[in-house]
Amino acid sequence: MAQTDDKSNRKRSQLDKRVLQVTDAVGAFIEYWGFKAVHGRVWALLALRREPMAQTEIAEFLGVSRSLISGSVSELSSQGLVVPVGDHRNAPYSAALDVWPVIKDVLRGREWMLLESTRLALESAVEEAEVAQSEGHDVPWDLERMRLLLSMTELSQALLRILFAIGVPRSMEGFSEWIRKASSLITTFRSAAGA
Amino acid sequence: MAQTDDKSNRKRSQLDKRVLQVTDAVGAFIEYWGFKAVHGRVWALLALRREPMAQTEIAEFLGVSRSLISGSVSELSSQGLVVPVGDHRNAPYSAALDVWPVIKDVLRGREWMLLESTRLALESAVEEAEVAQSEGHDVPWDLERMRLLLSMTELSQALLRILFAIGVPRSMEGFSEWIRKASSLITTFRSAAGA
DNA sequence: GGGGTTGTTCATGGCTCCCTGAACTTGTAG
DNA sequence: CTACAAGTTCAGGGAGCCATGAACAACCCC
Repeated sequence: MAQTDDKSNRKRSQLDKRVLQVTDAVGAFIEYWGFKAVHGRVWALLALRREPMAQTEIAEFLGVSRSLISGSVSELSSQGLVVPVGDHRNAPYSAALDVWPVIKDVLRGREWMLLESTRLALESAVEEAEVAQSEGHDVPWDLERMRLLLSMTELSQALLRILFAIGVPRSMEGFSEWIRKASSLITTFRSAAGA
Repeated sequence: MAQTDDKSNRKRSQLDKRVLQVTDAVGAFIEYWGFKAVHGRVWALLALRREPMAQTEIAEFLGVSRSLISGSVSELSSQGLVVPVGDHRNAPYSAALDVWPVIKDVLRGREWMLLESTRLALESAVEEAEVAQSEGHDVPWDLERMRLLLSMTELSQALLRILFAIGVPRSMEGFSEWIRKASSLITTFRSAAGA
């Protein structure tokens, strides 16, 4: 019995290591998108779990302090990426798998703002440069290039707007069909655009 | 004459301020994509200039040290985002406006690797979990969700692969047509996918 | 109601990274 | 050839951020 328990434990810890590799990979991925790595690790861990987990459990599994998990979970919870299961105070948490709305919000919130501020600055600069040039000043700026950058910014905003309008399948069943259609349409697009 | 010179100078510095706002905006945008802000500022400045600029000139305009510009320019140059004009040693630099190849390289280099490591980790974890479960162990992991995440990773890789295949117009003339076609195709796609 | 557990808050330490200024090398003009 | 300007390199200062653990509050079970 001791042997099988031992074997079972070893097997479990082996599995745990694999899962930890997953959480780390997701964490690294998420970190590159401007979030904190621990957010990705917590989310991935909860996403793979059959049952919701308490904060202490999460902290022990990931090998970090409870205080770190506390902050991370509250932030993730406010974004709707994890949800408490049960209505009592110390309810364990489970992951929300529908991440597309959150991604959309993030893109809308920060990418859009960055593009918009660029666009506004470019617009002002173009106007100012046009005035200066019409007054006969020798401006060292290339008006054509300024307008090119402005167009590129507007193009990016247009693409972002389109992206916001795109829906993704809620369940897994639609994914392969979704990607198949996307592929064929992109192919069509490529030949149509002549790129 | 002193008056007109004064007026001219004020007008120029006003224009310079506008341009600085543009470079800062581009810098902030670029920074959010994991690059250094100063890279975006240098590139934007050179992109708007009619004539190529020497490093000292760039540093003075942006209000930073020459040493910072030296490193930034050499990195940008190695990526082909700025190019020296002339073959002598201290040649001034101009910006390359065709940034899409660089973006593609970046996405290929890092986003792909992050996705691939996630995929591999998930694959291993799924296999391990399947073995453990088939041996009758009570694994706390949800195999279905693991496979879901695996599919999501593969979907992302597929989309990324498609993105690599997309070309963008080299000149400005094609942009509006390009975005028009993209819009209509996405619309088609939305109704086809039933999102 | 008290011990133990879980979750939260906050000041601290440590780490990373960016920018700078000084020293140095290279190039150029008189 | 010499003096100056442009570019490069590098150690160090400084800012920002992340994770920790200790202290505190809330809760549960006996």
